[in-house]
Amino acid sequence: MGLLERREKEKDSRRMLILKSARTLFFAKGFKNVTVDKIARFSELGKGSIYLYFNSKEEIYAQILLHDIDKFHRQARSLLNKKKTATELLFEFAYLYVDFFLNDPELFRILMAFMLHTDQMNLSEEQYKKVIADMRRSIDIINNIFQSGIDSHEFPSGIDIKYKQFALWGMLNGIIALHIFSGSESKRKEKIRSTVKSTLQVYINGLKQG
Amino acid sequence: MGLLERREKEKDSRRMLILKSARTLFFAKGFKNVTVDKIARFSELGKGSIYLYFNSKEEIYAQILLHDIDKFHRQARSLLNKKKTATELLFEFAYLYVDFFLNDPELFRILMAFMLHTDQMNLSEEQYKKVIADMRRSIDIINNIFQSGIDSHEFPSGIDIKYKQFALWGMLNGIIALHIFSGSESKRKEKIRSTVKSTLQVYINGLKQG
DNA sequence: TCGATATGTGACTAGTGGTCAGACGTTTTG
DNA sequence: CAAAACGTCTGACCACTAGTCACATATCGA
Repeated sequence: MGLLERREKEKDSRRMLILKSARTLFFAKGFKNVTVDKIARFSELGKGSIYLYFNSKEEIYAQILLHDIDKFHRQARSLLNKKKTATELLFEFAYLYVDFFLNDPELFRILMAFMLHTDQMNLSEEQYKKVIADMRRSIDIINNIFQSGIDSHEFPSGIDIKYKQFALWGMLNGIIALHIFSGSESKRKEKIRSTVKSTLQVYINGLKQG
Repeated sequence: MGLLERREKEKDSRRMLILKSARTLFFAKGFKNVTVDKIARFSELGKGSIYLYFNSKEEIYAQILLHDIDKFHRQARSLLNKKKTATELLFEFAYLYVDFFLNDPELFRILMAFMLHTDQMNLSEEQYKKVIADMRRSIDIINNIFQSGIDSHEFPSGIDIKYKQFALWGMLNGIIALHIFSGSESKRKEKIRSTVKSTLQVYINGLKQG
């Protein structure tokens, strides 16, 4: 059935077109200041058509997050191939993460909106679970790094990896939020790197102590 | 002029009444699901009256945050009077902070909404600065604790307090967000305490190492 | 060619934040 | 005491927007 297949592909490319338009608009003006009608016009579609591909404005927002988490995950995975110490890998992961999610603050806003407002965002249970699963998958990379550090006796074997990975992830999110809050746009990237470096260094020193 | 004074007081008590109503509703249903009209009805006022005391729905939201930050600050200040080591004080501050802002997740949502959406929240410059200043004031308590730790040689003198206090605050926020995201309502409080304990312990160990 | 199916549309509905002309009550003034 | 001035309150009203749906158009199989 080549036809159905082509249809699927076309449908998918429409979806991607809408997502791309929405992304541009959201990142330029923020969620509240973008109307579904604007997304439609920008995609050269009627408003009704948007709702053929998505069930709500919020769903579009969430889908952007899903798409980007996937992109991040691929980049983060590739870190593991590098021949580096676990400490170095943790730093690289941390830098990658903060750069990725701070690169455009709106992306981080979506992540936070999702984390904090899950119950109020009209998403299907399915979609909700998918975001969680995808996010977990990326956080698990921290887990892998920790484990390799233990295997190589870089970290003491007693540490409770499961907790530590989430704590570290939380730390990174907190630092990003902090810099969006207080940092001026221009110097943000350098400043956050130095905060991450200093914080992570202290944390890892503490970890190594056991 | 006893009359003007009484008027001022009455006006202020109306403001507080509205804030209290709004708080109840926001905390029960979340920002998006509460209408200004509902706040008005709950306060036994007409909708127009709300706008005599506040300029926008968002301003009400922000004022709740301001009110609670103040409450937190008073509690946190009183910690400093205790005769404890800096390490102990850091733990107490951290517990107080996460308990306070997680006690009702909506409060943390307001904080985050404010941190992340400042540009999109129609607040006056004045109000915005007030929130920053008030928040800073509370974070400075961490600074005081660090300083006392250095003075008592509990921490090495070389550490860069300014950075560390913000990093620590960011960490706490990240951990709260993490638990709102993934924790089930019931066990949240115990779980977050143990995460905070473990994370902070590691961090402080690292700090002490210099 | 014709019917069926998939895709697209924008006028319309329902609901919301915010405004404002006028009502009402209280104080001041002549 | 009358009435003007002031402060407070109000809900009908406006502007805007997420989401719907009856209808239009395009594509395809028979």
